[in-house]
Amino acid sequence: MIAKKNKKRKMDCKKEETLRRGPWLEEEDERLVKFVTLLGERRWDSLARVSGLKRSGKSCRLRWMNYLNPSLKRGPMSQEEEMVIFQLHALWGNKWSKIARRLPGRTDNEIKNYWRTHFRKKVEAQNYDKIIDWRGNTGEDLWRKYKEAEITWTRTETQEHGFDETVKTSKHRNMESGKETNGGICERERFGVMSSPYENRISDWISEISTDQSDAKLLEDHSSSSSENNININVGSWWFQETRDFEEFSCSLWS
DNA sequence: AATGGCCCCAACCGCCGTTTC
DNA sequence: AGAAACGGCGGTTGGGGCCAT
Repeated sequence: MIAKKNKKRKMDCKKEETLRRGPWLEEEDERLVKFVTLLGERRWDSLARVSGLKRSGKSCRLRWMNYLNPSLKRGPMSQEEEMVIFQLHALWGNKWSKIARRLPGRTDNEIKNYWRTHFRKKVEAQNYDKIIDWRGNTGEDLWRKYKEAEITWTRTETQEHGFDETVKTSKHRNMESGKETNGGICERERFGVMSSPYENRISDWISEISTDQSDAKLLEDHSSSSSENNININVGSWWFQETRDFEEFSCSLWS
């Protein structure tokens, strides 16, 4: 068993020798966007191979999920978002991906970094009075509200969905991640965030691909296979269900 | 102008659960 | 059924930028 593991590790090392690491170049980004648009957000290892990028599938996935995905919201956190992070962290701890699901357009990595740089020290120092929300509540006020929120939130989770977050299957999780992508657009409008130059560039790349005759066939093949499972309908209903819950939750905290 | 310290964040790592073959 | 591949997660690292001295 151990020998097998070592063998695998050796093979991985050999593979990694030829792989690029470190910051991504613009050409790599462009290529990755092109291939994700063509092949979809899945099978990252084969996507990495087919694209000719000298990157691991994992690295490609990370770059897309955390940086290139056009549904990501750029720019500083709004005060509302900041408070949601603070509140949900109080509720759930370091469950970054879980928290990210409540903040469309934000990634777990972003939230994790944000927490570490903005909140951790203050919280560790019990310096709650330095945290003031958009209504002028101090940390003390918020701390009391978290406790109330904990009750509201867990009740909403179990009553509305009828299952515990911790026992969700991966199918549920996948549906949720699809929903995030869809929801990002709605939320972006809600928060009044405009497209950044970087987003514009990505849309340019995508539109270049869509108009390319040689790629049209590939897109056609892909869309016919993905339409089989009607994912858009499912994703939509899940998202709106979650939005209602989210707004109820926010109201209960900030009113 | 040089330098040291700190902050921020993109990227990586290791592990583990899930899916595919 | 079991092994391999894949994908997701939380923790960590390293480099670039900023600022004070």
